[in-house]
Amino acid sequence: MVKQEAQREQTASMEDYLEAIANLGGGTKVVRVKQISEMLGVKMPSVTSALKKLSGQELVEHERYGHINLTPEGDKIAGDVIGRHKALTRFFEQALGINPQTAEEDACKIEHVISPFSMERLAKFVEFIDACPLGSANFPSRYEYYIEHGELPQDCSKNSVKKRK
Amino acid sequence: MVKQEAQREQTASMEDYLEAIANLGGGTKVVRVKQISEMLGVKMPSVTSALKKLSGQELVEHERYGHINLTPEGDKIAGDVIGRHKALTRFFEQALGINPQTAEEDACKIEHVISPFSMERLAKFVEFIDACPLGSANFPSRYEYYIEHGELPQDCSKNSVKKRK
DNA sequence: TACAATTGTTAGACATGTCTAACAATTGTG
DNA sequence: CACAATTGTTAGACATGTCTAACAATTGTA
Repeated sequence: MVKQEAQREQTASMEDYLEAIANLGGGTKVVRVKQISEMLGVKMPSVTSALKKLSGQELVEHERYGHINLTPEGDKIAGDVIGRHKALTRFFEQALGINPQTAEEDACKIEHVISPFSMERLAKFVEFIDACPLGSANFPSRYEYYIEHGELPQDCSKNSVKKRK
Repeated sequence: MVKQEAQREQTASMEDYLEAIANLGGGTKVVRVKQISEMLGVKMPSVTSALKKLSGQELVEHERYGHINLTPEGDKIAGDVIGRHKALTRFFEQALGINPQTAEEDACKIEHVISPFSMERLAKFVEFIDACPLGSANFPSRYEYYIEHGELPQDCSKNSVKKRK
């Protein structure tokens, strides 16, 4: 709850703009103010104003009425945000069994505030349950049972396995 | 990334103030502007201003130079935030093995943006790995190994267990 | 109890990011 | 190619929440 930690380079809003531009521009497609505005659910003047700000920071190239492009540095930040976004979505969907839409929405918010350290662990967690068959066999299926029925499956009872010290 | 979802009742800031007041007031202790300001890392005028706003919404009782108390409704919201905070902290510490300080910091941020649905699942997840010895035996220890060594433990190899279909 | 130290408030500036209204440029079409 | 439709920009209002500076109340203490 304490507000004291070093702040991110970019605000959540600016990260959203960079992310949107990267997503829309994938595969050399031309990016337009209108698209960004629709994707982010803001009006066009907000986009113009954000582009002005990001241009000032050399993260975006933008000419009046003209092209919109990420600079290499802007692209780097966008890639980073997108990476966090994907990992979080995966976590919510695959590990927690959250529906895709909610997973998306939560990823959109959390991607702007989670620490790099937790982010990395979370990504590793998803990799792990993906990669480890024992983990897979034991964890998600029983977890689903628990979610579904509100109680532990039979083979989770205290006596069915020797406890770790 | 799309900004369209229904917004929370309270902003992240106002939730922080309610949470701080509840935490400081635990056990009938008198809450002071200065304490809140220190706890949240803001200056006192910010607190005064927040209290004014929260009083207007009947979430806080506050008399000039006098007592500060949550109303029942304010207390309900604070309790809710604190619940999210605790569950998130537990998740980061116990499930992901994040250090307590980082876990705290991340919980502080995420508590304001996570959906109720994901929140509930996350809490259940922690309950589950706490409660299920099989889960405990299989998941966290192998996960720790994976984090530590960067590769799967022996008994996670594809052939050491029959795959789920 | 008087005064110094501390705590709290008010006023108003500022930063961020949104919006609407009005206008300008570009584009598409007859 | 002219004009209508669309897209984009500018200007300026507004909301939120922070801050500093100045002042006011409360508290502690000599």
